Amino acid sequence: MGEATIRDVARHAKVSIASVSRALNGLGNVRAETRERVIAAANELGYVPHAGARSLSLARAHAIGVVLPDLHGEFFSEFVRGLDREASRRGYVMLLSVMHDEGEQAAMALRAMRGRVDGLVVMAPHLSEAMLRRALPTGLPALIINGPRAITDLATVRLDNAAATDAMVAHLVATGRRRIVHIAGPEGNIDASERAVAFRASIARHLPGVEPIVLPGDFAEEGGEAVARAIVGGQIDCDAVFAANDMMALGCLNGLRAGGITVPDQVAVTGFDDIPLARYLGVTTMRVRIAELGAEAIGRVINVLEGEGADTRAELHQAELVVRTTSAA
Amino acid sequence: MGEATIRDVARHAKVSIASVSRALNGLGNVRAETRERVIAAANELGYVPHAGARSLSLARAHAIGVVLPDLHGEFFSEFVRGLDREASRRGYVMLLSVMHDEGEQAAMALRAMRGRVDGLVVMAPHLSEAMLRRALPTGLPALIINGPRAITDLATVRLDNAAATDAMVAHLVATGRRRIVHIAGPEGNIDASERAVAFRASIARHLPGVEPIVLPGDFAEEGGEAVARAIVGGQIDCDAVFAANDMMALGCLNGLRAGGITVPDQVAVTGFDDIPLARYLGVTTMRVRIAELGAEAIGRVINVLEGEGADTRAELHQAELVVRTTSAA
DNA sequence: CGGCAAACCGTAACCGGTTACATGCCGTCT
DNA sequence: AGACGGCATGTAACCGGTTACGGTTTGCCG
Repeated sequence: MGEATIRDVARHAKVSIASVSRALNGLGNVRAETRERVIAAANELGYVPHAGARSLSLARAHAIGVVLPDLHGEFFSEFVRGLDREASRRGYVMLLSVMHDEGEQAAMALRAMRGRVDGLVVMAPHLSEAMLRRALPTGLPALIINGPRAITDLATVRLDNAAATDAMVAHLVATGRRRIVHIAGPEGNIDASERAVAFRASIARHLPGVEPIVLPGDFAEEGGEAVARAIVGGQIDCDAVFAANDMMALGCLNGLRAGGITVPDQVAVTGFDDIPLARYLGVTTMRVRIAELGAEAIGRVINVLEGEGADTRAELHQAELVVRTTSAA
Repeated sequence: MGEATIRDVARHAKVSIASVSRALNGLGNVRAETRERVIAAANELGYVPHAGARSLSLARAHAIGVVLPDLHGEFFSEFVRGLDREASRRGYVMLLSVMHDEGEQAAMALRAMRGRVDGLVVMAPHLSEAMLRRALPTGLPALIINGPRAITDLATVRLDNAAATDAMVAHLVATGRRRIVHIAGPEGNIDASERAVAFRASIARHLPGVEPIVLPGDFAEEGGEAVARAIVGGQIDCDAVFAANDMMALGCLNGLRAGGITVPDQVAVTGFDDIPLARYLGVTTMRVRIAELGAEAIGRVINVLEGEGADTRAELHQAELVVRTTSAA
């Protein structure tokens, strides 16, 4: 039952294992007739080379490890789709691991990949730099997505949160909004904090003299609802809410409408990410081309493996403003 | 740079590689002092065993291969989450591959896994039995999700489409609907065809004498919209639409409302899957506990690996009716 | 103190491939 | 005819672990 090995094929074709290897890998120095005998034998036995053994002797696994945080929904699936597409296009296989919680488990996940993969793509919006460094196996090319800013010696892709945030604020200001509230994401999340910082800067730029208002949030519906309640209750006076992600924007939108506030007439509501729900409910948001981001990330790691030399580029991925009904002029 | 090996640790601790292996793997016969020296050396060198080499000598990779069709959205991400959760809980790692198109590429994907994984989970709602058999490596335990019915010699999990469809039809009939239209999924998709067949049977059972109406669809929004146009245009007369998945139900819902038809008063709309959008928009649907399904699938494969003996059980996964506003009485 | 068993540890074979090097065979040139 | 070059092929070392087996040490007993 235990799958044919190269020795079985060699015996079957009456040649040495070296010739089998040469014949099947297309090395030149094999007589045509021998090659055919080998291939025939391999087919007959249904021989498939043992990838593990192969990677051991070649020191190449042709696999990329991918470590992701506990993402949800379309965001996750689009990203994985992009990764897989590029990986399989280039003949690699993908080892996927989700960090369910933080810290030690992330290190475990990365350690489990040593000797299985040739490179890593790590998305770690909530890991500190020290943690990341400790967990990353040395010697494997790695690319960090949305990781700590301080990393400049590794390949990185980061969302251009500053530009995206600025585009959104500019849009809101251009459509006449003046009292804009930002709902931030959870503490410790890099995207969330970058967006909050950028928000303050954008307000200062576009509405000089206006004091920016940033409220705490959690990236979940409930965070948006809480803000909506405060607006409905009159504790907050504003004409636009810019949530740090779409889920909070949706929660807020629901809460406002339930409280009798018209959107976008009285208050505009915008989000970030462009999840399908946002499109569905007409929420203005920043679109992140997530599949592309994944494909490119894994592509860069493979480039390094295939001899392009080290990659320490820090790329900024641009998001795109998508104006919908929740912010019509 | 090339990562410390067991020989480096041995040299460092001044013992043989055998002792290193024994010490690190917790085999009994190692003096406490030796063990400590080894562990200290390993820590100092940052030694992590090479999983590839390990799997070669143990004939165990501690990895499970997962091959999925081109799923989208929450369905995909929930499923993968379930798989990953169970895999990592039991100390396995997950090799993920998406079959972008059909046929030969599926075989490739599966072949690429030989020698890397100990077992397989394959979801193949559109592969024929012959194709599947040809592609599956012999000798690896495999579990098929929503595969061809004819397979009885392998472990399988299948959605109980018949029961689910019947539950939905029963619900619609119980709430007074009599002229129910079914929008089917793409041809060749097993779930789609099972649902269509079950729909006819359920209509025959619950509304004897009524001719069931089944329209072609594509599992995408557009398919639902097309049906909505036909209803708005008067070509189809019905008081309920039961789409074979949620995306089509949503498309239909939008189309109907845009066309001035009230839901659920004039026409009820229901779907299948319970994607988050469905919850959001209040669409009645059949909930599939997809993460659980994934976790269980991979769990069963691991059970076989850990010595439970062959598994040829055919399990039927039950879906659950979730009544929301698009089918209120 | 001698003898013996048990505990500990090292040597080497093995997992399934790749590949450097050695070997053997052929034809060609002088 | 003999030397030599080139090509096809086989032998064996190696990748980095695990583990059977045998040798050495240790401890305990009489």
